[in-house]
Amino acid sequence: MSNDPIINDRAQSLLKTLIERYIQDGQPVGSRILSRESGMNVSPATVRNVMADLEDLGLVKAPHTSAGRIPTVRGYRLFVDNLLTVRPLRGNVMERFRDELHRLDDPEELIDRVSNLLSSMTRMAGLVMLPRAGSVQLKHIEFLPLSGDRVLVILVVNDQQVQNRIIHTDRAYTQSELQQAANYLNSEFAGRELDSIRARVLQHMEEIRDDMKQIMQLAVQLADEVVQTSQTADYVVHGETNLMSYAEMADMERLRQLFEALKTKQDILHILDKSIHAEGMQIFIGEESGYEAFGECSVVTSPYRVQDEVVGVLGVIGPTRMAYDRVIPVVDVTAKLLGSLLTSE
Amino acid sequence: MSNDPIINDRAQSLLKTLIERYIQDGQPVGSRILSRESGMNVSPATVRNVMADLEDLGLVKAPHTSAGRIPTVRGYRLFVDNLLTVRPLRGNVMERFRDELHRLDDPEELIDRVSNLLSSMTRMAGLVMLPRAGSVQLKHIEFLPLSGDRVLVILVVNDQQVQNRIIHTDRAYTQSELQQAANYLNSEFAGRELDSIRARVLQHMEEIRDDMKQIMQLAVQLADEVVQTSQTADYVVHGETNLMSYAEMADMERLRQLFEALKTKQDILHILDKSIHAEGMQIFIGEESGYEAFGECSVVTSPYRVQDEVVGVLGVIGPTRMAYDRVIPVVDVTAKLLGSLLTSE
DNA sequence: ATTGGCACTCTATTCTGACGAGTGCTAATC
DNA sequence: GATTAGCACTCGTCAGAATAGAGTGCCAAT
Repeated sequence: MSNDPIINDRAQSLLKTLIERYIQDGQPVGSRILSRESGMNVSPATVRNVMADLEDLGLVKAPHTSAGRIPTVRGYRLFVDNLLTVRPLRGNVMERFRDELHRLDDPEELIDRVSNLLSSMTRMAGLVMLPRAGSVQLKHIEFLPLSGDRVLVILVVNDQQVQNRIIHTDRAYTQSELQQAANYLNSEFAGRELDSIRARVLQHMEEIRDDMKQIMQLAVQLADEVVQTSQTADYVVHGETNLMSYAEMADMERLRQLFEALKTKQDILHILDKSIHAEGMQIFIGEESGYEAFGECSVVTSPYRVQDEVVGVLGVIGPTRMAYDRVIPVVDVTAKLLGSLLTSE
Repeated sequence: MSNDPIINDRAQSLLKTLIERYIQDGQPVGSRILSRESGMNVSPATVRNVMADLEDLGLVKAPHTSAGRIPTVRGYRLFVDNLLTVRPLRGNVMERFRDELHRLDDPEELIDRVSNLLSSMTRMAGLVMLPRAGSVQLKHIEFLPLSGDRVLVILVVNDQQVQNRIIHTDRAYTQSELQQAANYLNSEFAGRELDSIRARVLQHMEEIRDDMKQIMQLAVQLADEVVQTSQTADYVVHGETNLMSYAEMADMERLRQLFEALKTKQDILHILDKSIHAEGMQIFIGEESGYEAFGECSVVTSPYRVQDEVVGVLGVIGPTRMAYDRVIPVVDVTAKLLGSLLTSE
């Protein structure tokens, strides 16, 4: 996909120090500083020549005639792909969190904490997609008559998730009628996939007692919904407000769009979704994500695995000018941590 | 509580037009404009004299020597308490929403929509506290054995709320053991309050079969938790991002604190809580709420009732300089709407 | 008690010039 | 041929000065 421009070692090295420097203090970097900082005996004039080349290649740009250079999106791209040296985390940092998070019973709570962890370690916003269930197996079903023609259906799936919904029937069913229907479904189908149950019930509809038909149909319909919902991706965000502290986010309209997106979830999910099928970490820099609203933002993601199978994605969102060398290992290690915590349950 | 300063009709009228004008366009209001706008034949010089009085009383202030006046918190207070003429909504506006929201089965969904409604009608952030249940009645209980020593407990309370939790037992219980326990609880206690069940089970503990004792204890413990959670207040916000469009919110640090508070919920809940026991609408202007972070914000709330009993609060939060005459009726009518929708279910 | 008039204050805007940072280009150098 | 020094030039920023406009406070007249 990328036609990496071919640039020599010196240019690469200069680009690297330029971006590192820019990430550090957010100011355009001039030739003098670069010549001094780079540690490779070159005069500012030479640096200027190199910079002109890099600018032609679209890797850096000058905000105005007599300012230093700042990286472009393409520059960042080249940087993270080829030039970056990540700083590994100190080994025991994650161990501490592992111990702390280990005791949690509730997976939702775990997700929540991990999102918090991401946000606090990076001082940006942490995103954790809920793990999707590979299959939806019926554990148990229960019908409870409510007042009038309403019936509460409780579905236990995958050993611990409980789903429930109210359905409206044509007539009021008695407790024992509903009990029969539930017994039938439980004895026939417990432990099987909702999808296959659906097919089977519909297929053998004629064998079902007339007065139960409607309740069965509604149950199937509910099962559909449950499969639907459990396949609908969702995520948890924390630390959005961290983003407000960055100077890059000063534009209110932009900021608003970003927060809107984080709340609406749709666009962000789309980005996370791109990452779920990727093997490893993904980094979306600036408009690469394809959304105008995230112009000044980058997203760093990593899929996480339960028993070697990818079940979700997590990551952070922050300003394009972020310390990639620190953020990348954090996201990486956190994904492994979450995976292992979910597996051990 | 308030020692309303005594000011004559003319001063009141001038204060009223001043605040109306300031709310309209956010600029300090000068004597000339006021003299023209007020419609009461007075010269700018007279107005200036009155303004000086009002300033002494702490009702208005001048941002600097030669600017017009803007209202202080006390000024707003006097305004909303005594001077405000609300604009009633056009009658059919709410009827439309009532029809639209009427079909919703799920009370959570309803709350969500109402919060959205508040936010979109006022272009500020809408808050709806979840209705608290007056009592928690057991409808049905169910135990499901999971792998190992874990048991899934499902509690249906108040006719349609389903709560569930995993408990850890000393040993693995069989399906039929659990069934017996559930049968016992259901036949004895369905329809009764969790609180009284708790007491009764503990009281008659010796009558319970030995091998069931632990499961009963855990069930009681869970019931405690459920009562606990159902008493823990919570709310739904929508349209937070609307707040970003106001010039008053330009200060990032303030904005950040505000968003933090909306997400953390604690402080906002505290404010809403003050309002739940009040008879009617409450308005917190600026620092009146007692929180520094909401300095430039006002909160307008109204309790809502189900069958004449207050079960929750809703409202909006926005800049102090808001169109109270429009916001107040919206909040008022929405509270009535939500109440009637919840009652009719 | 109200009003007109006037001096005064403060803000916002515009313009200016000086300064510094940094570039691009060219000619000299290695 | 690559590198470098030198120099003219551009642009942004800052401080200061000038100006206009809005609005006040106060005093004297009504």
